[in-house]
Amino acid sequence: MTRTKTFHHGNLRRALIEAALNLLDAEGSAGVTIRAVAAKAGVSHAAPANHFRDRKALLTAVAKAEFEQISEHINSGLASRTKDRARIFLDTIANYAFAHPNRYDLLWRSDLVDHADADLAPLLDSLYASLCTELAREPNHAGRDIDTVAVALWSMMHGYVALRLSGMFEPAEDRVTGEPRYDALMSLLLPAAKPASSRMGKRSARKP
Amino acid sequence: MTRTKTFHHGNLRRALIEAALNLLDAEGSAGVTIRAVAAKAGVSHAAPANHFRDRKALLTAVAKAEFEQISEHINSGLASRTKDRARIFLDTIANYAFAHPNRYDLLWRSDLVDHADADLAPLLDSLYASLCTELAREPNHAGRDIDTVAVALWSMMHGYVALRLSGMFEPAEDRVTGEPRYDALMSLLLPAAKPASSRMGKRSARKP
DNA sequence: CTTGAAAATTGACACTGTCAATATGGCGCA
DNA sequence: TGCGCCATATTGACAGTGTCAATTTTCAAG
Repeated sequence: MTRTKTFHHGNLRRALIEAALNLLDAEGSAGVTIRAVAAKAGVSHAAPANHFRDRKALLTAVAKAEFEQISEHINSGLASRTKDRARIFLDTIANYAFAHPNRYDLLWRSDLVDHADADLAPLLDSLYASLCTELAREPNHAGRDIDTVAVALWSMMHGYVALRLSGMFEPAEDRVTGEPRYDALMSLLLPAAKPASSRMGKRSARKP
Repeated sequence: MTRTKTFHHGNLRRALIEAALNLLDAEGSAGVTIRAVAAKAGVSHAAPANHFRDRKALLTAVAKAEFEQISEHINSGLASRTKDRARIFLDTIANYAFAHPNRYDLLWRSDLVDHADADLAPLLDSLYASLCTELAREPNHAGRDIDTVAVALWSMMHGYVALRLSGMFEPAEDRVTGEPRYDALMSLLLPAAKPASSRMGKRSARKP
């Protein structure tokens, strides 16, 4: 507590992040103005400047908090499960995206979030490494680069979610299997990642 | 010409779209302000209001022009080719994205572009239908829904491009095959789309 | 207590999108 | 030819934005 807690407002930083998150859910990222956030936290319009260099820094902090939340969801979902762990990893993110579209949209808005931020970047690296770890544990990845499989899975999940949220692709299901489209996509790609026998690799696609 | 051409400026509408495109390339979508576009076109700050209801309408027109451009690139790339036509379709969009990142970013920014616009939506439908047509022409899609394959391919392409442009995933290549990551992703998914024998379907995933 | 620095406020600035009121120009019609 | 009309463009204004400088408030260490 040498730095946080106590003082005029009593940890305004966290209050600002929470206010920003509420505005984000209610009005989208465009509604998260510094002045609106400050008002919601009950301080003057210039108060946030003491805790965040500019609007991008504030939104980057929000994104960091959300990526941490996602990580926790993944870890708790993964606990005690031993099968299809990579699939659970991806499903957790996709479910989060459809449950909180405004938040997910912010996470990848590179004009609003600094993905190279010293606090945020390690979280992204860690998430990616986590997916690779799960993939490496699974059996048959015959002659497949783990990174390639990880990037393929994450790309397809993100692409489908992003295009859905943009209005492309209506919610639909596979006409032959009848399962939700998202599941059909995973059923299509996951078997391709492990064709026959076994042999594995390490990871290093992100920031190599 | 009953409406366009002639008058004070001589088709200001097109000039504004071109000015917006220049600003988009140079400064990103945030730099495309109505006032900057107007200045670049040599008119006053309120002149664009006669041609576009608001900023979103202007940017939607820019997006429409770009989707038309992409369509042309696809059609000219497809002309006279008979093999891997779906692959060419996807590659054309991916190449466009990496060549013009600011433009590609705009295309899917649903806060800046109205994807349900009466002029734009048919273009998106047409593009999607075009991919489905190419897939339907290809041989073995054993027991696979064409829509599911189309959505899978487009999702993976878009997801990879979007995440690359956001800073996730550095450019890299498959460690076992040595090919560029994008090609490795396609090599992974394309064979999965056509496992063994044949049988086909129709299309209807977008706006069903 | 005093004092000094962190935190918060106030006020200002340039910039944005958009609206209302006004001016301008070209075309149809007499 | 000249008149008038309406689409087009301009000017001016407004509220709202992020950010900066100057000032005041508050806490805690000395």
